[in-house]
Amino acid sequence: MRIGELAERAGTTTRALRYYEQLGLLPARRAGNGYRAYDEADLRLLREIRMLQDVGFELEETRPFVECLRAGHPEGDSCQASLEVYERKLAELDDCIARLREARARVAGQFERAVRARDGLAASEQPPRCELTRE
Amino acid sequence: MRIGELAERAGTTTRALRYYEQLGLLPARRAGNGYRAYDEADLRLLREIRMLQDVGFELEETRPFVECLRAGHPEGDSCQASLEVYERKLAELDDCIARLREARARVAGQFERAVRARDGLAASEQPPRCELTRE
DNA sequence: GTAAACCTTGCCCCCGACGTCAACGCCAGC
DNA sequence: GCTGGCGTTGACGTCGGGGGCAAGGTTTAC
Repeated sequence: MRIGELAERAGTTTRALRYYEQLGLLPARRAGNGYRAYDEADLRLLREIRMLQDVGFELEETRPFVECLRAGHPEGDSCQASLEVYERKLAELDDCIARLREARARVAGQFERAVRARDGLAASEQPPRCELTRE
Repeated sequence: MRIGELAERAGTTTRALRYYEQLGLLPARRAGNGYRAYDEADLRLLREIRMLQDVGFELEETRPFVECLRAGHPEGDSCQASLEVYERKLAELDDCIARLREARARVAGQFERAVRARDGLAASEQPPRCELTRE
């Protein structure tokens, strides 16, 4: 299988595959004419990469999964290193979500305060944000 | 006030201030020697920028707020354009949070499945210790 | 036989918000 | 007058994940 077919079957581009090879993430054998040659195992590796990327993994974070598969394990996450990446990712996601929710609360508070200031100019000037910051 | 003092008082860097000026976001008057000259009003504008950035606004999104203040309004969000940015940002944050939560759920699912597979595999390789009552 | 479709390497480009020099000007203190 | 610490502009680097193009070689289809 050549690069174009692999790219199409995995739903990505040839440019991406060359990039992965450049990172050493998905090296390719070469045919006599210099063309990259892939097999079904490579397709499996590539699908693992794409699946993880879809969930928000960086390419480097997919490396343990790919190496785990390449080592002959049935799943990319059959190895301890992969599980550790899962754990780190979960913590990272939790942290990110928490920060976004806090930002959301702050923006919502500012927004409502601003709307109130616009609507009731003559009313009070103190910002009553006691209940606004709560969900 | 010169650039170093302003940067320090706003908790940012001179490089950032030159960048903001380059964007036309925070233009500076010039002293006779070519040095940038700022006043307290600029500090106010800069603080608005920094505050919004802290909540996740891009620099371009802070522009309506800065212009609102520069137009003489008491707050950066006293103008309709700023309120619209608030609304867009809230929607954007909600969307982002939702996507992250879904990603989190997917990763958690994969993780737990992988852990179960690992434990199950270990159990199948060795006689299962189902008799928890004995130890 | 030749055109289309594929492949190769190599290079620059993008985004955002600056960081990091380099090479120079200006000014205060001693 | 000299040192150190400010300031100036300009240019290039960073990070991730590739996109896009050029100039060539290869294969495939008609």
